[in-house]
Amino acid sequence: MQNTVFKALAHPARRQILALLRKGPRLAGDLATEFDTSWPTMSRHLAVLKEADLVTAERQGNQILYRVNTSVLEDAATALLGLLGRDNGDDPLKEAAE
Amino acid sequence: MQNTVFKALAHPARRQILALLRKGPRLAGDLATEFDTSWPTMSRHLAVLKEADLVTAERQGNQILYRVNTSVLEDAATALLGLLGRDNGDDPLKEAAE
DNA sequence: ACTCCATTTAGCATGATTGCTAATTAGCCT
DNA sequence: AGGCTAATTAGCAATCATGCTAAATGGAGT
Repeated sequence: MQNTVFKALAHPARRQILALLRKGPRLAGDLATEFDTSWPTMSRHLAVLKEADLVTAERQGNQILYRVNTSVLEDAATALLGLLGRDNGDDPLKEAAE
Repeated sequence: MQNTVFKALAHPARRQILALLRKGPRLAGDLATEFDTSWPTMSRHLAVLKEADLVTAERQGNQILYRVNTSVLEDAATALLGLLGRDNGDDPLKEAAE
């Protein structure tokens, strides 16, 4: 859903997580150490991002590897561009199949 | 501030307002009738958008004309694209001078 | 000044979000 | 099984967001 995506993007920590993930997949714990919030807090941010399908999680034995889901991020960017009147051939804010 | 922008975009009604405004400036009251929220609620959404500098308001005698501030919306879209690794020569999430 | 219209601000109730600590689950290893 | 590490879920307090109704403001016209 478009809305969960924008809501997920509304928190600076979550945008920062995506910025880190942009450079490559990362383990959850690895991310946690980069921010000075508590681990559970990081875990929740990741859950929100996952819920919005902005990231995917993959178990690697003991730990969990997160990576960006670029296509969803792309859709969000496209929606914003649509709001600009820049024509991309699509109705702005239209729900895309998921 | 980048953050206010994304927070403003987090509400569907506000994105919808921008979608309407994309097609041209509109009077506040005109917008209010398009949505079935109360007028004060619409007014608040507009205030949030204005606070984020996503729209500008201009008095026209009795009424108030709103229009999109495309450059801010553009910056937001660019920030998202930056998160994608699409290189646009800028650091993602960097604060732009305002 | 008074009235009317357009819009905003105040104030309040409700619900969502954030972020913490403590407790739990999941997998690996001996 | 027991113990270790990694990560999540539960539960709670505090803050923020939403949306309403009622009251206030701003401008125009009489």
